[in-house]
Amino acid sequence: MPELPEVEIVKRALETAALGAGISDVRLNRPDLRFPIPPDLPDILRGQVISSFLRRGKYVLCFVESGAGFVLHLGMSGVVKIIPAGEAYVPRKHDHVVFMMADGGMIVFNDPRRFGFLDLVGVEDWATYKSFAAMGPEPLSNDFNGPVLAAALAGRKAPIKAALLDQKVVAGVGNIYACEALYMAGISPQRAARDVQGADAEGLAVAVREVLALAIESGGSSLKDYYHADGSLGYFQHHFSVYDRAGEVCRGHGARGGCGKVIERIVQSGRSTFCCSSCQR
DNA sequence: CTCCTGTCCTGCCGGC
DNA sequence: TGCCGGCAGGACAGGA
Repeated sequence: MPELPEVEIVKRALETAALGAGISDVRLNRPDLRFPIPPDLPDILRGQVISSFLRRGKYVLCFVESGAGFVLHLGMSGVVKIIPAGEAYVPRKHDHVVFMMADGGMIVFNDPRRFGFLDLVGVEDWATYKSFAAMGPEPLSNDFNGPVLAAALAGRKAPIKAALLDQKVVAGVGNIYACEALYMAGISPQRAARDVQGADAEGLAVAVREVLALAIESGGSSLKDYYHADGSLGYFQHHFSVYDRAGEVCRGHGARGGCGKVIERIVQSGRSTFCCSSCQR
């Protein structure tokens, strides 16, 4: 369930560990992920030096000095493990792609559920790649604010929760942070998206930014099988206000105290939504 | 266009 | 104890 914050943490860890590093080889142990990995990916990256990393929505991009590069999506169970030079590599089940670095280190992509994928994309044309062509604004950039969000929601009859999950509305928000942001903003997940306008849209935009920024600050978060891209084991059990807290007490957020009622779980378009029907209207 | 549902995949967990 | 069904969910295809 890596969403924007987790992907940002992975990107930062990769930057620290591998920016300027040489790729000596790429092993495709299992190329049939969500989409097949291009068979010529190892040939294109072999011998190249990594010149930049980028995050867009829930995707990490990596470019090399030739101008080639690749995009990585972690799906819902994808993990990047960085193994420093000199440290032993203990292969794990689902280590689908292994980057052999020139200094002897390794970068491993492990993804049990194989919802993730890697694809080739160049530094000059990544923005027109199919995943990004219609992608909405980066929530933590200046391109995202109340009026921008309001415009994206205008005319949409679908519930606001569903709209937030639409990557064309805003990039990088998944099920967890959609629930959290709506709670923080005090907006019911069941309201029609088109009715979230003006001050409501402003408040929701602020909440989206805040919930994502807080999660990045605390090192990314996820419920299960996520471990830090720097190789350290363990996952970051974030302190969620509503997500996965069905039946527990509403304890509020920040200045807004909890109402003492019980957090509910409802299902919207086949996905769990967690909310407080008293605090969210 | 928007909306909604089904699909992919594996590991985990609850129930019997 | 072991099996089995249900669930988790991001992105996308396809139908309404």
